[in-house]
Amino acid sequence: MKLTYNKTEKLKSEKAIGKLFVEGKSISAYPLRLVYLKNETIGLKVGVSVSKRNFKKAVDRTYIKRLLRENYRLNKNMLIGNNIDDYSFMILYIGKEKPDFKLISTKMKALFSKFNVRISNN
RNA sequence: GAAGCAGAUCGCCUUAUCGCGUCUCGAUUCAUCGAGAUGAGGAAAGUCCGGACACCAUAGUGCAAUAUAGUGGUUAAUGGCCACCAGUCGUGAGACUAGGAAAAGUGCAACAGAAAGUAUGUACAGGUAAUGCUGUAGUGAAACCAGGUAAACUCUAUUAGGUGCAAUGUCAUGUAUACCAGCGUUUGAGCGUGCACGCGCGAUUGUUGGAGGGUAGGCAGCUAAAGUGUGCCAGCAAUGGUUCACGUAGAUAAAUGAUAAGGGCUCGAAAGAGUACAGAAUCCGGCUUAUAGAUCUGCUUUUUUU
RNA sequence: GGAGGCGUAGCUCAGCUGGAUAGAGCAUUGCCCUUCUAAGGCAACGGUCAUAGGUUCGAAUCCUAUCGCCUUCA
Repeated sequence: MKLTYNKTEKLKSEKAIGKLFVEGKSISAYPLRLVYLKNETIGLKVGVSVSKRNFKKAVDRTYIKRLLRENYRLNKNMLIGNNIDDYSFMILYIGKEKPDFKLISTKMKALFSKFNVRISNN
């Protein structure tokens, strides 16, 4: 499978996002937090977010969001096989320090393995 | 050589791998694939000014409110920019200045001081028929018949209808001016985006209360423009005219990236460290603020040498 | 993206319009009162008036710029 993350895979609908935060469950691997919800109607949708409260400059926020998107793209094959087409995801960066690529990479892998354990136990 | 003043320009590069947005072409299983092109700034920032553009209003008039303030020029326009005059600062190159009016009127001036304006009177000296009549001292930012303060009210001149792309149009969804009750009824309710007069519309309405449904999606607006660069001409200059060349992001939970290797540049003996400020959101012209470092041009002061 | 508002003591605010002593309540510290504590009384401590310029004899107050925080829009 190709490691892609294009426009159709982005979580955009305001309704779906609201539903995700109200009904969804979350797991975290500091400084990352994953909010997920089974939502079969819209298919696999993924969004990323960085708080404006922690990062005031637009440059820093876009930089972190790019890192999050890139690492989701590179590591998404870890999630294959768990029917991820049925889920909506939102990946949040909740730290307050500006991260580098390696930190996000290791934490993203930890986060996804946690998620796999959680799903297979249910 | 050192210190400094003014103006202008640049502000990391190359290769490989994996990706993202837009456009074009091709293929088709009709939402995917393939190929190609293209994709952040000098401030994109602050939102402090000015416009374009859009909608609302538009028979007018008056009042209020806003902003600017030497003179002339420039521009689509400005509170910007340019030139000149005046003042202040600097040895100088230069920098800064809300720089109209106090003989239109009103107000304000703590403490000190006799007295801070319907003026008054201390000490010394001079002078007189006599007297604050004259000078000096003392207080204070300002005091002998005048001033100061308009970034106090005000006056003068100029300026100005309001709201802003979350404008606005359109498609889809929606019973939506849903509906019910009361009140007002040409003797004028209410609305017309600061107020008043006036004028127009005017029950398919206005207002008060009750009851109650839905959206927060797509498309257009959306990027060729008061456009950028260069040479020549006019002008002290801002700027204008003209020739040639270029054809320059268009996203929307928001693309323009990540990793690896190598090379520049700066600091350092080396190891090594650093490589700024910062990310388009309708579009332009300015201003202001942030900014590691590098380059160029003109000029000033000083020192040395010739 | 647009529009609007607020920064004064550790906290909540007044003073700003209209310029001349920076104040109040709570909190903190000390003393009094009480057998002790609370309440009460007296006193003290605590401020670059968000930052930087300008106007003025004089600025928390007027003007300009900057920084931070908050509200709002179909």
